[in-house]
Amino acid sequence: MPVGTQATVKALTPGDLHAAGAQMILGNTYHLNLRPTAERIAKLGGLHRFMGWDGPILTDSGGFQVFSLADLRRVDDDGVTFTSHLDGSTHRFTPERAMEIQGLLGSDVAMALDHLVDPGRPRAEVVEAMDRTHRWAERSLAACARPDQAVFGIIQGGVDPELRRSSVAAIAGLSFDGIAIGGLSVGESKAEMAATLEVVAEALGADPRPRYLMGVGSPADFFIAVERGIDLFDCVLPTRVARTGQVWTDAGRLNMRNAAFLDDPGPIDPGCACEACRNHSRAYLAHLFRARELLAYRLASVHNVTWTLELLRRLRASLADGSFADLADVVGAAFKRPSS
RNA sequence: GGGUAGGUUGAGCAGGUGGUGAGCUCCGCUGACUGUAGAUCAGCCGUCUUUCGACUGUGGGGGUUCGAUUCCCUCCCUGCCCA
Repeated sequence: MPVGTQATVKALTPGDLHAAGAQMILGNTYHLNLRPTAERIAKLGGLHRFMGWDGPILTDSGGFQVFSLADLRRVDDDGVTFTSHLDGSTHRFTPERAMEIQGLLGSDVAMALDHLVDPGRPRAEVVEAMDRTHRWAERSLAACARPDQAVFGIIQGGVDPELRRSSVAAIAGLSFDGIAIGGLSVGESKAEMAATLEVVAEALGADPRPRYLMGVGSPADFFIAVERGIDLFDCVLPTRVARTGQVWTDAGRLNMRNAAFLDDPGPIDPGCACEACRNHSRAYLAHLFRARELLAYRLASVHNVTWTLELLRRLRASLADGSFADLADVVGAAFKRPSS
């Protein structure tokens, strides 16, 4: 899922997303409730109609903002009080209100409100956030008022195997439509993430529900996570890094602002069929980024989203035909090296 | 020709009225980014040095002085005003 926090995947139109092969995108409860507000979007026909996207939408609950806006919120057992990053006004989020907002937005998948903390925090804090996430999960499920909306629960527990196991038991024991793994890709090592995913996979066993690894990932992360049973991802990286000039290719990452590309007539990635690669050169991209032309952001985003979704397609196919290791040896390895 | 304001590291500036000018913004170079407070942020950006540090540098030349970006002489260049 490309990330469209504020009812837009930055720099891309819904048409661009379809062309890139996007099937589902992510929106954000916290941001959209602040602006333009959930009630306004509901009045305008819901998030799909509002942003002109007819595919599925998953809305994050605001749980990540508990983590990323740590200086602007206070958490208690009942919920979270945010000081708006836009105007300083106060906003109260409870599991029930987060579900209500997502109901108003009309997303296809709503996320339960969770409490994400840095896995490096003292164990007592990780436990507290996890237990709170479990209580909020039950309240979120109970608060869902739309039968047409799926609800996913979120596993927490940092990088502690024992806590992750108990979180899987708590969340998978509830009647969620999908299981999300939260609290990763927030500073822990690749090895810790891999180990944690293995613990979760083992604990989930044959549970048939979709498994969604939240906030991941980088190209290298996809290999780690797909191999450990993850079905669904969301990540800002493809679009965020694109806006700063970094593009992803089968040969690794390239920074289009680098002087070396000013005279490079070739496409970003010769194997890519996106609009940017079909019609434009690296030299053109390098120029657009230097000139801060708006087209730079769109072309780089079109490419990264297309390439990323294509990589996921190739990963899926490789599981069927047994070529996963070969793909990892080529593309996966290209992203383990330092950037070119 | 007369007057006046200037000439500082790629560009634009700050500072400096005798006691250590490497400071800012652009440009440029490189890096970072993971459920988006992000078209953002960080480092570097005279020379040598990995670093520490050393050296050079205020238009040119000359002078005064222990010491000159500063004071004096002279020349060059630029803007503006007058003729």
